[in-house]
Amino acid sequence: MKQTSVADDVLRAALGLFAAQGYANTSVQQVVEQAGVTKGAMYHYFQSKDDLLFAIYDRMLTLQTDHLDAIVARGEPIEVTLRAVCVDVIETSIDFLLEGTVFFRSVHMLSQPRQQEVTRRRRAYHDTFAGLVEKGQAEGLYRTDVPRGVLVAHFFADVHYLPTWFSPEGPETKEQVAAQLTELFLTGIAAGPGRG
Amino acid sequence: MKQTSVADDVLRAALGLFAAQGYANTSVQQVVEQAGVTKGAMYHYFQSKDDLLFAIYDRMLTLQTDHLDAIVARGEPIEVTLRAVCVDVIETSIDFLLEGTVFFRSVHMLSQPRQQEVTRRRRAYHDTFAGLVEKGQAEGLYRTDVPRGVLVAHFFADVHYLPTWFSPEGPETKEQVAAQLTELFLTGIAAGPGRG
Amino acid sequence: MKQTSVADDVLRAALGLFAAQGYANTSVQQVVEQAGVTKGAMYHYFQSKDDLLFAIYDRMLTLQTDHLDAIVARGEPIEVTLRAVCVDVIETSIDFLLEGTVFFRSVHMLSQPRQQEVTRRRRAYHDTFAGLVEKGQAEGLYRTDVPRGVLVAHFFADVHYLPTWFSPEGPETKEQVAAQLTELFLTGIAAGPGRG
Amino acid sequence: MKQTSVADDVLRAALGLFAAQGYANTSVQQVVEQAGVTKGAMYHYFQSKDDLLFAIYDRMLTLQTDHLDAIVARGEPIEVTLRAVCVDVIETSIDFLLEGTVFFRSVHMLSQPRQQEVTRRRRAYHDTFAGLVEKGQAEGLYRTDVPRGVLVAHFFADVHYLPTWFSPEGPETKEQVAAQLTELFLTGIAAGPGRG
DNA sequence: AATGAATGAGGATTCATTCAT
DNA sequence: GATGAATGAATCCTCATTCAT
Repeated sequence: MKQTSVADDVLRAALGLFAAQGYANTSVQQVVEQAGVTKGAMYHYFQSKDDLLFAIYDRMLTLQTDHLDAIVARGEPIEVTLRAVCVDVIETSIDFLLEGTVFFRSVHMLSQPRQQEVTRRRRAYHDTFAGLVEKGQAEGLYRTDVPRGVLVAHFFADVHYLPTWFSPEGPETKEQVAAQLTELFLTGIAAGPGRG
Repeated sequence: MKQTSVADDVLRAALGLFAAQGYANTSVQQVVEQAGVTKGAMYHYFQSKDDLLFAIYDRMLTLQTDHLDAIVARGEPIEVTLRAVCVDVIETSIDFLLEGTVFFRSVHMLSQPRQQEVTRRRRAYHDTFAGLVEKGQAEGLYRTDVPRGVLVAHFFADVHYLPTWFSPEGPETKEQVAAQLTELFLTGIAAGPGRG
Repeated sequence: MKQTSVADDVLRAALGLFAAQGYANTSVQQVVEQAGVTKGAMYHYFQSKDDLLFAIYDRMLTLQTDHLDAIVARGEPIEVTLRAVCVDVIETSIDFLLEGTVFFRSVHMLSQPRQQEVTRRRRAYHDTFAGLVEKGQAEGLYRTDVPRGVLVAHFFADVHYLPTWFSPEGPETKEQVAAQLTELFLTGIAAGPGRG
Repeated sequence: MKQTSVADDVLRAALGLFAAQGYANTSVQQVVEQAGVTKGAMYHYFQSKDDLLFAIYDRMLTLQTDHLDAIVARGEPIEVTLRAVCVDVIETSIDFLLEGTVFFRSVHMLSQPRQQEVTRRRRAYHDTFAGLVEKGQAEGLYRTDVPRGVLVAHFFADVHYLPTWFSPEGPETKEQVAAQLTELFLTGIAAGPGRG
């Protein structure tokens, strides 16, 4: 009943190996062995090792962008929207913990055009997020004594860092961590006396 | 007693190349060419390519640990100490921006023993930092409704993320960013009504 | 009874690609894509890539041999026959310029048996031509102070070289070049004082 | 006492194999085995398989161009010069029979830049040759009723064709063939009644 | 007749490291 | 201390061909 077993198997194997030993340290041979397919079959579905890396990113980026659009489309008040966005990125980043591990280590190994494509899509996400913060500042919700770029970086830092420390076997659940980090971030950026 | 030894030239070249194109994408040949030395000369000072990577980390880790010890040794009140520590790690991380770029991307490429050595030293830093937070919580300075591990991760996330976004050519200076991120972090973790 | 069969499309595509980039540099995949058919369809009509090459030669060799036989069969005087033969090979070689390009570069890529088959047929043509020269020499038309093999080679050299330099877009027409090269050749081999 | 045994051995092996089985049908593995060196050693002296091909051409083109310049520099009468040039190209082409075999079959396998370099140098030779013919025509030595391009092609055809038919074991010596082909060519292009 | 996924052997190239000089 | 030629294992990728459908 599987649609395309080969491509899926290869991608799953690649994800596991790239996360465990790094992209550069993983040979195509290892990937196909782990996936139980032949090299030829793999190259029937993917044009290069590079493609595997990109496909891994693609799934994650697409899903997160879709979520972001959906949340913004609900048209709720800024503070509700921003909180929902924060919680969602953190939760999906935990869902894609392996992808994240691979992502942040190995984007620079992508071919130049692909790297630009990835950067473009990440920037789009980033800009939408920054737009929400800007609107919130205009409404007096968030502080303006710190440059917006720093506020935004302060949030994505948490997302970026997740694969480094979070473990599903750890004491906190995905939902708890999402709520906690979001709380820390929003408290930090809240407007208040002497914060513009 | 030479100002510019072969080893220094090689390390500088390696740092630049590793940061620009990645450790795995940089050949020893490229490093020695950039450094203006021969392969034989390099292998006289370094046992392996691995050694170059480790040496890069080593300088940064040693310096940051020394700073941490010095600040703690001053024996100032917790809130003063923690703030100083935060500012210092951020500032030195900016001083070592290239090192950081290489570090976070390529630790996993080190040989197993070396990786453990690096992890051990980073954990030591991390534990000292967590100890400061714990003391502050005991004094009622920092919130306790969020697990300490999450508070600490929330800070190191900022440090970790710096090489990704900060640019010396950007609008903010190193000192400003250090102050701003520290402020966001400390505001986020501050104790308050309903925060334990 | 179809005008444009799969086989024809494939051969046309193969001819163009082989001429443009070489036989070895052209993949079967490229051929079928260019022809607008699938690999399976191609392998239904041709047993191997080798077959494509041979089919290209085959058309040209068959046609030239048929022409030769027809001209000889007319039973005209030697000098008329030889001139007609020369003009015809040159003209048909220009008609089959792409075939010639491929031919002279890639015969050695054919399977051994096929290579022999091609050689056999070329030699047959060559021998008939040499026979005409021999008869002409017996009649005192052509010089005998140069070995007959050299005289014959001197002619086929011109034919062989056509794909290298002749262009339909060039200043001379096919008919002109055929007449001119024939003239140069026949003048060169003509009997005369001190030429046996 | 050998200067660089490795490079020479490799080149010699490559020449033999390329001539016998074709460039595309010869693997780098075969070349190094035949040369008795390791693959790594070969790649220390040549950047690519392509390089081997180019080096083979290079030797031949350089030598022939040098000869041409030397002969022209003697400043003898046109008819003496042209005859000497013809004889020389034919003789050196026989000396480099294997190189020629490889050359004419495989130029199109070179990388684009290298192909242009080869073409440039061949054209230079060709142009000098055409210049000699032009001068001879001006002096009334050579016919003008046939376009100069065709006259020149008629000569290079012979050179081009040599590797296809000439054999050192054949009945004629290099010197004989050179004299005979030159004679056929010069007779063919000589001025005369009704030839402009 | 036709499809196109899958095979599997082979190919060119890279590169960290060694070692005789 | 320093050289750079040589090693040899590993890597990514290509491709003609087959075969179940």
